[in-house]
Amino acid sequence: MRRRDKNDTDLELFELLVKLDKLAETTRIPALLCKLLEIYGLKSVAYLGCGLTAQPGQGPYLAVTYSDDWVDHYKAQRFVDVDPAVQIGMRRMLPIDWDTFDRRDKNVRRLFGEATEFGLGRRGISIPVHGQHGDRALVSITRDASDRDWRHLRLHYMRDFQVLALHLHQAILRLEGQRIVSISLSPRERECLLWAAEGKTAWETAVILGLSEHTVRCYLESARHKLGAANNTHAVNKAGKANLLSQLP
Amino acid sequence: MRRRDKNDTDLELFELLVKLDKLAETTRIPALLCKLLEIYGLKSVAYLGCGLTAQPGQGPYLAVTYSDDWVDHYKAQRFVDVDPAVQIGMRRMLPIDWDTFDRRDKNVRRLFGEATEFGLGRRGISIPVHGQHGDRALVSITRDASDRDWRHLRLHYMRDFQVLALHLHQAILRLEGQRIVSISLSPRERECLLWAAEGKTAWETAVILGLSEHTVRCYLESARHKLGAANNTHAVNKAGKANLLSQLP
DNA sequence: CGTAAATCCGGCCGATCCACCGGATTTCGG
DNA sequence: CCGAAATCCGGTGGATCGGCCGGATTTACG
Repeated sequence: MRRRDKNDTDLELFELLVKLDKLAETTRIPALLCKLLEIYGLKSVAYLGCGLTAQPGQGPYLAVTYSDDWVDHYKAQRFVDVDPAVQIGMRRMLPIDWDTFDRRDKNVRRLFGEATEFGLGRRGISIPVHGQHGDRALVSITRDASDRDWRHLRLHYMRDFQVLALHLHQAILRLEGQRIVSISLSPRERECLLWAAEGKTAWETAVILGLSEHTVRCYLESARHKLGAANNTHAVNKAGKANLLSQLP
Repeated sequence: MRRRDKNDTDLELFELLVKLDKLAETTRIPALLCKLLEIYGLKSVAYLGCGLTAQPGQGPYLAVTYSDDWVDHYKAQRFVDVDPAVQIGMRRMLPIDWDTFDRRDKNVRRLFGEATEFGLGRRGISIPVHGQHGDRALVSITRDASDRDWRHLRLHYMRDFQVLALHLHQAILRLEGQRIVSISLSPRERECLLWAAEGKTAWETAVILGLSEHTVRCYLESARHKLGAANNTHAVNKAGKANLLSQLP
């Protein structure tokens, strides 16, 4: 089934990871994805990234190996609302095998039917990626394979593409993502913000931390100022996405 | 160098992943970690999980193969504040090789010096894991190896332990993590919450969405109610962690 | 065909936030 | 030893929030 030796595949994988880590521009990504088709004998590879820029209005980032026709058709048909790979995959932590999808829904069957017409494989896996700042991605791969072959292939795919997906996301984030300005909050500022995030009022936080209400207000104020936030809600959201509210100091 | 054939290691890896996915109680985790020592020829494996329960006061979750003495000593010395594996690893997306740490700091050198005394390897890798709800983990492995061996080993480790770390975290989250009650917000509620998270006032959101200020207030109110939140800040935080504010649908 | 949920709108009032004014000591690195 | 940053404290006033009262139509599902 596989034309390549395992060691070859391993080497090519590691080589590709290094390339991804050094990648200088996103225009080279399609070529790298095509390389993956070759190495792993796939029919398609697709990357879908969300929340890369922290701006709410921003659209998703897409990089695929298949034709633009399919992308256009997919968009026109609003398949994203139906596609279980996106709907389920984006809400998971572990990869998911497309075989496990419930295909009783008429629209789902139509989606997969038309997908094969556009050159996608009958088997598929989607691998979710979770970034540090609420950014997420989904890497989906397809190929054709018998039941027997697939049982073995999927395990290797789930392993190798877990790493690949992560490095790919990291590369795209590095090139396309908005620079996260590194802001340092003082311990007290962080604490006050943390309790604000838990819905506590300034007075409640003051009791919890053994401070005066006014002092808590001051910390929240300076935290807002540091974060460039309009209010506490904004500050909590920004700090959370910037990973400033994690338990560890 | 490696006593096992690659295919053997692959099979044992996949077997272990299945075991992790089926794991019924956390007490079996140490045994599984020890199995990893054997399979991969390591000196130690450690799992550190944060934010598993969504309660802010909660301590981290720890599962390790090395002695309790080292854990106690580590805690007593407050090494967590110094340990670059935690300080840097927890703030990254990709795995990090301990060789790249800056060891000029006196405390850092002391940490690694004492670590080897307690039976940890001289080489190490830390693999960060990012969950969907702000939960994070760090899986760290150590072994002794020559420069030459290490260059090859680390690549395989980074690949295999990426998957292992993810499944391990998922298992622990499933068993120890707080049930995330699945709440569904209506599109309008989500939109209003999204803009609140961006620091907009109800009036501003009303202008953006073309609604009356009062209507926006109502949506925010019902969102707060659904989420069991004390105020908008709390609601945004909860919804964000529950992954209800993502761009899709 | 009724019921539930979602989509909208108005007003009231007390609680809370937020910006701005003022002050203080301690700690730590250049 | 000076300055910067972090830690604390007090008050005011207008803006905003948050809960609670009332109303409406449309849509979807059983």
